[in-house]
Amino acid sequence: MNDKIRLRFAPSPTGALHIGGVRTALYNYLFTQKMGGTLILRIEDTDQTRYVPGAETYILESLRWLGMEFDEGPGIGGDFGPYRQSERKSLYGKYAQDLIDSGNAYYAFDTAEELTAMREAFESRKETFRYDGITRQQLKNSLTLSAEEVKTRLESGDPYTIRLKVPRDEEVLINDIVRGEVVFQTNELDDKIMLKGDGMPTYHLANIVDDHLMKISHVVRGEEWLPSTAHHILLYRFFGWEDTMPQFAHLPLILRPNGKGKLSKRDGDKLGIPVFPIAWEAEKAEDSFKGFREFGFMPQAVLNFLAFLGWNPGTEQEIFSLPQMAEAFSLDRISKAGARFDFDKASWFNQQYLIQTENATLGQLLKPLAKEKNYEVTDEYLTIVASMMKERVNFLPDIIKTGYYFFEPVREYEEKMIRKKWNPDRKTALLALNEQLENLPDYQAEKLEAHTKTYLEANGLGFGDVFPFYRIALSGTTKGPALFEMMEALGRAEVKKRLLTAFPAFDEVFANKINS
RNA sequence: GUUCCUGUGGACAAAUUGGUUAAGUCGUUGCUCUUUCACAGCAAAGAUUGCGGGUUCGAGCCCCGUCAGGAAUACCA
Repeated sequence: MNDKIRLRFAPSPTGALHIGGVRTALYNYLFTQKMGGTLILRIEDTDQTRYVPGAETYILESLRWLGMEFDEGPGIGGDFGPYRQSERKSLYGKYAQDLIDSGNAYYAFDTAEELTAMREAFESRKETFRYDGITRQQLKNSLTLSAEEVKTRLESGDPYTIRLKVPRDEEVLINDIVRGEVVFQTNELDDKIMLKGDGMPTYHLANIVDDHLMKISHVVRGEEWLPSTAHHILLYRFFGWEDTMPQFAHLPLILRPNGKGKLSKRDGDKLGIPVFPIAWEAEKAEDSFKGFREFGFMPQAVLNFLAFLGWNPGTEQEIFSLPQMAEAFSLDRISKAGARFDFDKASWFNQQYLIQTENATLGQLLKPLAKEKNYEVTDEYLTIVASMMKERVNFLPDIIKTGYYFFEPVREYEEKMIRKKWNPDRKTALLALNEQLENLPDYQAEKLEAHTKTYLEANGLGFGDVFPFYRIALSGTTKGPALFEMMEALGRAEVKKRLLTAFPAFDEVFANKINS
């Protein structure tokens, strides 16, 4: 155990956890596993206006489904709690005050309305308003107002924020593990709010204070945070925490499957693909959606797929168990460029996992799905069906969907082949063959095949004269598992029943063909 | 607009850190196997490494410029 390595995943409970967030969690997880460090879950709920009930539960359930375990966090415990920022509210004021006392922050009394008006005015001149080292000299804050006025305003309970006093004419160097050196000029930085009017800290303050207090060693987060990292470094400097400042690694974005821009919920709706780990139940139906889980993805496959969106091990191995992945993982092999979300590749990963999984295990996973359909079958039967179907589908539920004929009568016969090849005269031979097969002592695939072969030879028939019709009669389609294995699975009684219902239907198709 | 980030076949990407003919995977197409489909195996097509200069015996990699895309620019995270 390496107690120097402490990482945190810090989602905000403002809605469902996006797949990009899942990947961030995964990289944090993999790195701590690799290093033998500690993984912390911290809930960043400092904005009560955006708080969404159920979001935290959703995050927890997603992470649990995916199999990523945390060492510290809400509901888990740890020596650095509480792990919800709303429960740490009383902590942050002191640090904001420290910033004021050291001259690195100031009180600002400008109202939100005034600032919006200011922004609009700048906008109309095609300029962008920024609360910074220049504009703050014209605004209502403790730098421009007299000491007495500030005092009376504070004492009378005037609403205020505390803003970071970004110094002029300096450079801030970020040494990012994935980006290398990135330099920002402080003159380009705005005076970010540290403490909001409601007394809550902003992300920037809370994040730095908590990362320091929780002894975080590495911050692995999305690229969207890179621009504000300069502010964060300034904060570490002002607090005198530079020695223990964490190392940063900013992850590339996950891009939408086609077109430009980052992957969004809309892409999921439009393309009918999952963009979230698990389903989200909203009050309004149109706000609800399915996740990878409901699509039938296996959690390990999702993780494997996600891991390769922006990282690769440098070897040709692509299928990794979670421990193997952790072993192979390293932050400096994370790529800089955004990675496009490719559903085909995700499906491929899932199929690989499906094929790799034991049939009996798949049988167990199929059980609830079969129950949903009221299929009364044994575990053994589900295992057999799984063994026959798993190479032919991408997702577990498809075994039941496309292989429905293992559980209920054929719904529809594929007419094309019947029209092309069916001949009512063929019936006699087919039924005769089936009768012989039915009377075989062992109704078992190899025996069935061997007997069929001799029968066909004796009667001058080929496999092609028999195969498609049996197949369609049993499953409705010419695609699917090996015929004799299907027969064995269904059993002699069911096979006979299906032939007897199918052949008259074939005749009908044939009659229509003649008439038209 | 400004700041920052990023550009290698359709997608993900590798390239021993400046060294010869730019890996591999997904996808596409074909073949083999299986008288089906899928899996598997084999093969093919697909790239002037965004573009233009420069340095060098030699550039995907270093330098300059340029273009494109993205992110940030909230009392959101």
